[in-house]
Amino acid sequence: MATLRDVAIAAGVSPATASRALSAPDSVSTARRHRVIEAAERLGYQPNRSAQALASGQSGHVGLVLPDLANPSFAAIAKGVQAQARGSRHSVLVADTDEDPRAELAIVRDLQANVDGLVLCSPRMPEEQIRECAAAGPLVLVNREVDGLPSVTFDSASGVTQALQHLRALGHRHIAYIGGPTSSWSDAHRRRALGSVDGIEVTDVGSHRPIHQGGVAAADLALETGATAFLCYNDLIALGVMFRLRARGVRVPDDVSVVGFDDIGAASYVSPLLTTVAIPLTRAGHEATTMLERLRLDGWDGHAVRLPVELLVRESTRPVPTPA
Amino acid sequence: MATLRDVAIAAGVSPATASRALSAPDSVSTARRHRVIEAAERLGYQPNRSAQALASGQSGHVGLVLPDLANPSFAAIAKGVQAQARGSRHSVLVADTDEDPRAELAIVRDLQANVDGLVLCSPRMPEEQIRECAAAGPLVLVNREVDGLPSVTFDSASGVTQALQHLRALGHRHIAYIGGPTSSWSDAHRRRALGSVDGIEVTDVGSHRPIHQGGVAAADLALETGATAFLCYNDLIALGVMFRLRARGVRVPDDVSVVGFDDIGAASYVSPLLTTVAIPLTRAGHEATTMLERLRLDGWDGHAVRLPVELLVRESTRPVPTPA
DNA sequence: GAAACAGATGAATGCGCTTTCAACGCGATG
DNA sequence: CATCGCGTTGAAAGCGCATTCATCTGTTTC
Repeated sequence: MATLRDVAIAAGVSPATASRALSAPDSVSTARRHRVIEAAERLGYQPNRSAQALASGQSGHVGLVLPDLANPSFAAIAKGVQAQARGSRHSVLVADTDEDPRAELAIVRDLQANVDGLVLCSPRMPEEQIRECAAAGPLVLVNREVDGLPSVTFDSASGVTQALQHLRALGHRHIAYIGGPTSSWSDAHRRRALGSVDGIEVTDVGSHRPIHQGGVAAADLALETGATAFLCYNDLIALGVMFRLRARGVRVPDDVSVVGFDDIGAASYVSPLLTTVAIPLTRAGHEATTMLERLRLDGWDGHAVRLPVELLVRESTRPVPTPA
Repeated sequence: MATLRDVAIAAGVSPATASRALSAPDSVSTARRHRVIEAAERLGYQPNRSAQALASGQSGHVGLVLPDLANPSFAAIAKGVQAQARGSRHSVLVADTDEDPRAELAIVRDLQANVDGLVLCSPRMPEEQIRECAAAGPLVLVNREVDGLPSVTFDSASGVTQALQHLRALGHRHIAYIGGPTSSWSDAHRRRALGSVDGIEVTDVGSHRPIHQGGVAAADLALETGATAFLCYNDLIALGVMFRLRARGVRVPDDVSVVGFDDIGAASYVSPLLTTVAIPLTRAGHEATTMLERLRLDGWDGHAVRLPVELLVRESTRPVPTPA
């Protein structure tokens, strides 16, 4: 493997000049720069990132911590981070915490010691711990807000309001909210908006695991409330709910309407197509990474980014059935 | 940030001993080892990976290259790689090529220069280029086989056979195969098994994009063949097919049966539940990473891993309708 | 024409760690 | 009792690069 020294010798310059020619082209005369670049290509030179990192104090890596790579929502965020990081010549070190909050802190610490910045997607880590991490290095939160820390979140309160208004316009007056994990920031955030629309009563059906199975379990509870429409913490739950409703012979949307959150791919594969609040996850990955870079260069400007969400009305909601 | 030197001083030993106490505990006396470990914890010491990498020649990173992080199949592989890598104290550097074959080579090269090994998931990179990459460093292929290179693949030929036999047992005699990208290794591999079951005629409906939309487009073509069952390259396509069939008033499985490949989550969210060939993607990630480690230590034993697949019979297949 | 200067260059230093290598102390061996 | 050998230790070298600093060249200014 060719080193910078080899390139320098081949180009007939000193290692210092070779280094500059490749990383600060303007500070080298045109002729030498070309010689160096040509030599580098000829030798197939690939810079040793570890050496660069050690010498410059910049690892060239961005860390990404998330609960579950296989969850389509987090995967979408990862994709966004990845794309944006490559744009700024950074690689992404990804760590899946496997929904294990205990391992999380150790993972974050280890990662943080070896990256230029961290994108942290941890719905459940205690605020205090997050603050601790933020003190240890540049950090941007995704889908979670902590006072005084940079974050990219979604205006899901508005999403809840949009969904509620949509349902009210369809004549629904009693709605069941099928929540996600209590410890999750975004669930708390959404719950707060539950009372934002007049003329609608919302019954809270409690906390459920944010996966298909969680929805299956929640469906019966929601049905018991007598609500004519169900608002779900996320699409996976909504899909689980619809699955169970079908099994019980309850028709969607004829008998009850269902609204999800996230707009994962499957929402447009199922029948009926799921009405859901679309969340720009990939864009959040972009924004977070961009923010991280600014953070490192200029420090934080105190602004948190809150991305707009949009209700996508599809087939799983319709006017409340008129009593026979 | 505390360095190893700080720890050594705090423990009253030389840096060399401190280093050994932490990375080769057996070569240090018990008493000193404890002193070092205690000091390291007290100071919150985190090793600098770049320095370790530079000094030891081992980056501690595993590279993972895949076409699309947001694709649930690849995400599952990523999860497997990630979990296994953590087990062997490695971090994962992930690169999403965004289905862009041109960028791919550059990405792989850059990554390969800075990791201990690479898991490459590239259905379409030309064999010749793959060989080139393999020469540049430890490399394990996933879902793709190249002569003389270590790989983890799936026995999808058996999957095709299982599906075909299942369908024949149900009375189907004419089946349409809705293929994936021609350039994809696994599509070629599956196509080869299409003739493996006697008494069944298979019509090839051509290549389609391995996403929902691809299936939507393919459905009409498949219908035109008059086949009573459709075997699809993957679940996304199968879901797209079912979506389009429903729109055209064709009932699944009453009028036609549909079989997918992969068993992505959505396959068990939709109705009818999709009969599909389950592929152990996460396990493939595990295996590939394990293999990579052995590869680095002992060299390649010449064996490629081929993981078994399993037909999951659910609701989208049923006996061929008897003509009225 | 001399002095001041800006730009380009190379020698040398050090980032934090691992890993030789030589030195040391100890019990075992002859 | 001298010798060997093993287990433990520290000094020192060096991994590949960025970067500082002094040097040198060629240009501008008075």
